Amino acid sequence: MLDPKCLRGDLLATAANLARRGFVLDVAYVEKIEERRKQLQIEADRLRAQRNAGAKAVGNAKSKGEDVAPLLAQAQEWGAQLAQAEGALEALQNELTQLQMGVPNLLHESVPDGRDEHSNLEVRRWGAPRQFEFEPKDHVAVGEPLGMDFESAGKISGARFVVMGGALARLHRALIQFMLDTHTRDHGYKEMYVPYLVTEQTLTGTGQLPKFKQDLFSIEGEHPLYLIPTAEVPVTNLVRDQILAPESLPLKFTAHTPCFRSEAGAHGKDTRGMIRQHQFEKVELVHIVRPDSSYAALEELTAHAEAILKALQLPYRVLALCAGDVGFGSAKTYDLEVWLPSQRKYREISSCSNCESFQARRMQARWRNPATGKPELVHTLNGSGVAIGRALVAILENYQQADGGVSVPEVLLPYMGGVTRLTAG
RNA sequence: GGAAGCGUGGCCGAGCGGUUGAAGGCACUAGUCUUGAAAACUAGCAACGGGGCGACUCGUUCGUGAGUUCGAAUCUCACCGCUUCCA
Repeated sequence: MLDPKCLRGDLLATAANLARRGFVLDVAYVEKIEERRKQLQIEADRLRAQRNAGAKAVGNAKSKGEDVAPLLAQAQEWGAQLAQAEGALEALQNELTQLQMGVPNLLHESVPDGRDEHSNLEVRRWGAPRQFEFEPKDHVAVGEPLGMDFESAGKISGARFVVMGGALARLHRALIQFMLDTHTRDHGYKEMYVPYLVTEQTLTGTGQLPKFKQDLFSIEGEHPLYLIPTAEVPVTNLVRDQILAPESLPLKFTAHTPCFRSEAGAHGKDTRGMIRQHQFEKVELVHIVRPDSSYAALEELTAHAEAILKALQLPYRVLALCAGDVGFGSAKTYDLEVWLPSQRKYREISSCSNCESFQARRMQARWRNPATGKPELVHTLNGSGVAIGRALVAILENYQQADGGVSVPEVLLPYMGGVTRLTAG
């Protein structure tokens, strides 16, 4: 959610920034509704002050033993007027809130122009794609003989799920362990275990609701709950409705969770294999920081995700997303893309975003600024550190051997119980 | 599954229909004292929204929502959370 002041004072500047994303802000409509809001609010406040004064007068008269009947009649009348004004204000406020909840974050000035992913800016590359002396297979062809089973998954749950067995399942788990250990041991993160089912309010705090309901799985019940699409949601909401002490910042959390996405609107995209699943694992990184250090934190967080790919010896590149490709709640995003030999392309494996105060405002997550003594909104950042399923895909493809086996990356060996190589059978 | 109790400011905790935004304490900030610090004493100290260039001013907020009332932290109902007891 934007600062409401952005929808008042410099409305044109706000609209111009949003236009870079391709978001059209109806300036005339906002001006009209804001003008009316102001009128109604002033009127309601005036009537309420009048009502309060009337009620107080009744109390005074009563304590003196005077006749209160005429005062009561007047107070009743004022109360009725107030109720009407409040009703009108509330209706308008709801309309305004609905509008505000649908407006994306303002972009940071360093975000490159562009309408879609074709305009993303490559910032750097690491590692050289391996030269194969044979035609590299894709991760499905490599994985299926090793225990990657889409047929069973289809029987149990339908499309976009996977079953894995044996050493392959272990490798998948090893990735989780390795990433959590690296981030907690080397990068100063606190490991968190969090719920996978969350409330509507929680998802509203991080910006998935109300606008992106179609991307979420929900469960029926007395109170509806949603399956998390990313650990960003429960972890970031840890600081909701909090006023944090300045010395407690920055907070750096990491969590491993499964993620659930309906992938509505992705029909026909990445239908083969594990690239795009309804359920996948991810190790997430979240920073809660002072506003003046959030861009330094974005670089730091991105470097932490990169460290995982470096340790796994997976070639990757870093992109600064262009204006049209930056997500709803983010002011600036770096994507990490890992090399997939079968596609001869880099594919997204991590997305690191600075949401500035966008989520903090929805969550009322604040810190007490010692300079002012006042509570101020924190900045929140999140990034995958990294996606487990896609890391597994990248390993199968990049570490495959001519005989169909896959060697285990060195840093994962401590987690593999003596398995150094995955082989069929 | 049944019964009782509790949710108040950054934290603890009083208040249980009328000038209470809310006693007291802790924490915090400033001052006095001190070479300095601590202690003691004195003072200040909630958040959010609106209006005004501004001094300032109006309003909202005592788990959440609805209701009763001229007026609700205080009464009623529902919901959420926590605690205790019984099966």
